[in-house]
Amino acid sequence: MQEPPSEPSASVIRAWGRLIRAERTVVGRIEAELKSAGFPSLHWYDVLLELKRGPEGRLTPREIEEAVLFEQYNLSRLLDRMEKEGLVRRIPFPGDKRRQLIEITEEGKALQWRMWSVYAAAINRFISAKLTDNEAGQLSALMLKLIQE
Amino acid sequence: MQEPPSEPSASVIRAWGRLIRAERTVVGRIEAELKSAGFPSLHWYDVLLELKRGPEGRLTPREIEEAVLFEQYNLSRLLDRMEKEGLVRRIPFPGDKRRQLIEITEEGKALQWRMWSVYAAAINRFISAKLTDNEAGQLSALMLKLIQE
DNA sequence: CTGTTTTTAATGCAATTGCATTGAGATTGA
DNA sequence: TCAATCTCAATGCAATTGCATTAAAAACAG
Repeated sequence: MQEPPSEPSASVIRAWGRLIRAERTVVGRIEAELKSAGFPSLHWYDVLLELKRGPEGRLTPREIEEAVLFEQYNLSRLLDRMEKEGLVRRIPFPGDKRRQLIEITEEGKALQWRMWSVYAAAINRFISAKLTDNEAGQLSALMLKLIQE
Repeated sequence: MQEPPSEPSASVIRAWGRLIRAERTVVGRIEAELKSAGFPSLHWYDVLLELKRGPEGRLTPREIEEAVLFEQYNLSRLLDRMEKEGLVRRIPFPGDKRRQLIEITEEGKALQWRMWSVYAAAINRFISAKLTDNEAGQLSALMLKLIQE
């Protein structure tokens, strides 16, 4: 038996539409800043940052995947490209030959750092300037609810 | 002269991170529902919906672009694919041979309708279930601020 | 143990997206 | 008027993403 799905409320539909639009808009603006400064995309940054935070600058691909929500095959190839640029290196995972550890290089750390100065300025311009700290807190709380489960 | 960019506040950084993550999560969940029901992606839906809302089911590519925030060249090719599937048709724009009108077909309207039943159920499940109507209102207001300018 | 299932990462190939440019047609301004 | 500029949409080609599968190794079950 299948209940007829009730329509989502107008306020939920409006909120969802704006969430999509706001995300696209802000990501677009930030990506444009990064690109015009000659940097790679946010995806690269995300991986670099996660690695830098990880113990000794190392994480397994699975852990990165989970942290940044990329598909396994996309991450695999992104790591290829990053490795080719000397930003990360693959090293064996002790005790499990299926796995591997991805380690950020000094060059990778340096890039993350340089990107952050541009990224931070963009966040200031496109987010901090638009929301009070209190509103940012509200937003965090709402997003957390959406992610739940 | 260049001011040293001050760090974004911790609450803003947290909010931004969660916004990205929430958007990816929810879009991912919704796309999975659509796909498993045999439907095309949200991008197709977005275009169909905009067209259906437009006067006589017609909009120029520019208008669609503006509404859904796609790149010009991506929309151009998406419309190729949709036209090939018989969901839209291109018709001349009266009085300006550069432009064109994209018109949704009956088949396009039917698809939008069928997709909506799945989409609506997904919104209920992944958004309405997580936010009260009041929270949805807050979210709308916050997103509006982000989009501004 | 040994065969089966699960986990992890890579890859061939198709589809989509990004970038740069083009071509056609309007619009502008001297 | 007409050359220069701008707007609109398409397209060749490169890069990225998605899908399905594979290979290798580990975990598991009898």
